[in-house]
Amino acid sequence: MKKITMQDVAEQAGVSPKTVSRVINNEPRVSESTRKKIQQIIDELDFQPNKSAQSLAADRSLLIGLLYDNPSSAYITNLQAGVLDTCYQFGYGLVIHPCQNDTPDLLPKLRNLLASSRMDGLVLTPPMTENQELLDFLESTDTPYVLISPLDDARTCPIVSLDDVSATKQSIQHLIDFGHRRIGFILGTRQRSGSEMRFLGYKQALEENNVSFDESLVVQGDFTFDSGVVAAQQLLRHETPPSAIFASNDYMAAGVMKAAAQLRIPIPYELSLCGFDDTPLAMYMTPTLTTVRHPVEQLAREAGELLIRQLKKYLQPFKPEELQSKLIIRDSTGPVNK
Amino acid sequence: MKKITMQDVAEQAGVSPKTVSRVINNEPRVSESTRKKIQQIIDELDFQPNKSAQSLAADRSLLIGLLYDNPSSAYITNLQAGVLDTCYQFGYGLVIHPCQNDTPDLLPKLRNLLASSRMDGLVLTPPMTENQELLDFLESTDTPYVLISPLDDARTCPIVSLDDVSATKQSIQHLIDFGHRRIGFILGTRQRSGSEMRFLGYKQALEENNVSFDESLVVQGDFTFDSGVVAAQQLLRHETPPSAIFASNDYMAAGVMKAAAQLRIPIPYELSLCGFDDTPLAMYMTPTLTTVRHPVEQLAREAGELLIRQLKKYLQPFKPEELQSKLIIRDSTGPVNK
DNA sequence: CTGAAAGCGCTTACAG
DNA sequence: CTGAAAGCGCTTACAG
Repeated sequence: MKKITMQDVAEQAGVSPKTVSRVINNEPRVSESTRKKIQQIIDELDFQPNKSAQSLAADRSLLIGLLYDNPSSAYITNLQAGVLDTCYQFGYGLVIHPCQNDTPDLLPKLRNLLASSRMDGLVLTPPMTENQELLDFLESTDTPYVLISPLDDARTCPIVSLDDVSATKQSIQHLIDFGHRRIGFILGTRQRSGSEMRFLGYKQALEENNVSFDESLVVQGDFTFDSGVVAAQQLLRHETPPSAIFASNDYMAAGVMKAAAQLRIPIPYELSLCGFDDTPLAMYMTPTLTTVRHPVEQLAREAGELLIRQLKKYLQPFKPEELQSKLIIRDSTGPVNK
Repeated sequence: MKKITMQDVAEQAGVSPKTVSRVINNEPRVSESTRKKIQQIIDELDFQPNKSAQSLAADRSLLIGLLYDNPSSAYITNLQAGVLDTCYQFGYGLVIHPCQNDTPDLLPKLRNLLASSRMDGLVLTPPMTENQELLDFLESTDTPYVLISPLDDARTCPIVSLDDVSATKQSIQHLIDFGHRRIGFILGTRQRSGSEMRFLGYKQALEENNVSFDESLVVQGDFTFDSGVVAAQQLLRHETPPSAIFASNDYMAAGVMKAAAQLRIPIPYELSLCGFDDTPLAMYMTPTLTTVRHPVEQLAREAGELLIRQLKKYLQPFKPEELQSKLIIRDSTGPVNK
């Protein structure tokens, strides 16, 4: 099975290779009739342009990179699925790069990766989105990038993010509707847009419902299970303990469950609990966890699209999707126990 | 910052590009002195060969593919980490390909991917390892592949797998040591090497301890949470219910926890429970789950190495690692309650 | 052990 | 709207 080249297509179509190239790259200035004819032959022959040759000639790798440093593998696989989807669509390849944001060799390693893979652009996820040194480096090398859920938008680069504020407000409203007035809040790692937005949503929901904000019901966590346990212990030993707890992610919510079990506080009867992220965990815990599901895959798809649009020349117009987080009500929340 | 090419290195070294190429590809027939000199200049200039040019000229993509169809994202990210590790080491790129083994368009999609990415080889995971049509296709296109944990080794291709038999025996022994004699067993999906090996380990452990095998204590599951719930309900309503249950993975073990909670059977006091895989879940459940941790990352690293060794010509000798599964004892197992 | 020549399959920059 | 020529940065196949 001999490989089919652009040359073959050109010969069959009776045109020059350059014209075939124009069709493949969706360039303008080709007559509709020749475009059709060439496209038909491409389809017939099932011709696939050789990526290596394209890359070499055009000095573009046709590769984009995805950087992440995240303990949640469910989040990562969703992210990958979304970006991959866009990559397939536009004929790009994906280079995944798990890394650790806080190690000194992040930059050298990335420099290396960039030098060898020559990625045309990068998708960055928190906390790399806040790594100024990294961003400066990318800008110094003219590597386009897009940020997913960055803390602020000081950089003039494309950004995609989710509205955690209103998603959290929905959760808190759900609790308030059940009669809860003392609602504990476990913060995630500060300086992460998710943490800040979730906290804001909490405060706004309280305010809109004329529930007074009590600072002693807010405890710092760091998105880990263990921090959830500790935070919950603190909240549940409060002299006037909350009747409900909102944990800023599912792992911390799982920690709350553990702490509640240790203190023999049954969920949801004596304590309602909300998580965030809808990790697989949420379904598998007993009781199942009320949480918020994020459209991570679509978010990643959009991030990929935003990036690739910067890289390609001739493209169709863009149709952004509606990204909506969703409150998933399960067994861990219920009416307040007066 | 102008890009450094092989030509630059050759000029500085006073040799031909071909000789530089020899050094880069670790080819024999280069004098030690010139090799050293060239290597030094490569390091000084921080020269990285252009992958696209290498691929185009040598007609190899320097890419390997990883195919998986697995609900456990923790497993997937471990897999990726391992294969990536090998890829970095040998200068290969990784193309990840999540797919669904049971859809009819798996093959067309793969054919497409193979045509466009031109991967030099593939790493396959269950259940694709049993997809004869897929394997036949790969062989017909002369695409080298390696299988991770296949059911049988009928194909003459490299294989890596783990010893689930003895890992399971350890778990069951652990239960027996606690005094359990009636031990329920929840099977995973049949025709998966993991399921079969775990069941074998169970039977062997019973036999070695002179515990009689009771078929009514073996229930079919399919590795999902829900199947775990159903299986546990069946086991726990047995007229002489087991005092311990071994679930063939953590998800099903989580299902057992749910069923036990519904029936108000406290774990581990009235029921001991063992899972398998050590997913994050195991740590986050209440009580925490006794389970078996697999060295998935090393396994994947080795699979990658086995594959790349088929592809490259000039390599150092191989040093296989010791792959050992480990019983992790947590809170879900305890002495039998007489 | 080393090198000169040709070529991989595309795209660029230009010309018409 | 279309094409001829040159070149991207390597490796192959050969020669010495």
